[in-house]
Amino acid sequence: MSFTRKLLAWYKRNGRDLPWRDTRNPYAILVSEVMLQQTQVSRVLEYYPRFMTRFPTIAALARARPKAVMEQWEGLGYYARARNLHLLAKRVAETGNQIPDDPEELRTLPGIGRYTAGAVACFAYEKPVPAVDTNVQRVLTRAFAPKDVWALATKLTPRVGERAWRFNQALMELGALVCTARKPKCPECPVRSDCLTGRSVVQIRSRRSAHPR
DNA sequence: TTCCAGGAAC
DNA sequence: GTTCCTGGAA
Repeated sequence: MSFTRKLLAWYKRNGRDLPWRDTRNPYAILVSEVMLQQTQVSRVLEYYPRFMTRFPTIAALARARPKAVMEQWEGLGYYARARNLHLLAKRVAETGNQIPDDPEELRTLPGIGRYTAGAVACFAYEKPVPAVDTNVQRVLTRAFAPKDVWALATKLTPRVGERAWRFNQALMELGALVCTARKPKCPECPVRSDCLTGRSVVQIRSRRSAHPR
């Protein structure tokens, strides 16, 4: 079985039910992706529903006062994200409230970098484009040690949008739940047999001393 | 108590 | 390459 098939089979059983995985609303996806930048899922779950209730549409966000937006963001950190999101909403509101579906266009918007552009294009519009965040970067680097992670991700991304959506979600989920930064759970990894790191005989556990204390 | 994880802007 | 923030791991 291929890497992708194993990954998708694993995701089907182990993927978490998250509010932004139930929707293709571009605004909802956008808000979740910006919140998820540098921020754990558990943390975002405390803010995302409230934010969406307070600002249900991009037009509502565009109309809001900066103070009201910052209040909703209070405690999430990296406040430039909130300022950029608000700015983005105002800019999009001027052009008919349409969030672009093209990664190149998305990247011209404030606070949208390479990753978030790919994520919105794929998760909202089911475009077959890669979305390499730190999780995906780590998974692909450990598995295949590529020279260029984005190039590899482009090759691996399924051509059918709906499948690309699941592939990208699954790669990130694997990075979040199994191929973690500190202690990867290789024994429970669905793609261990395809992975350079997972296949290596000696598993590097820790670089700490063998005799703490 | 320190250290680390995590995208975009500069 | 550094800065921006916070929670949680070590």
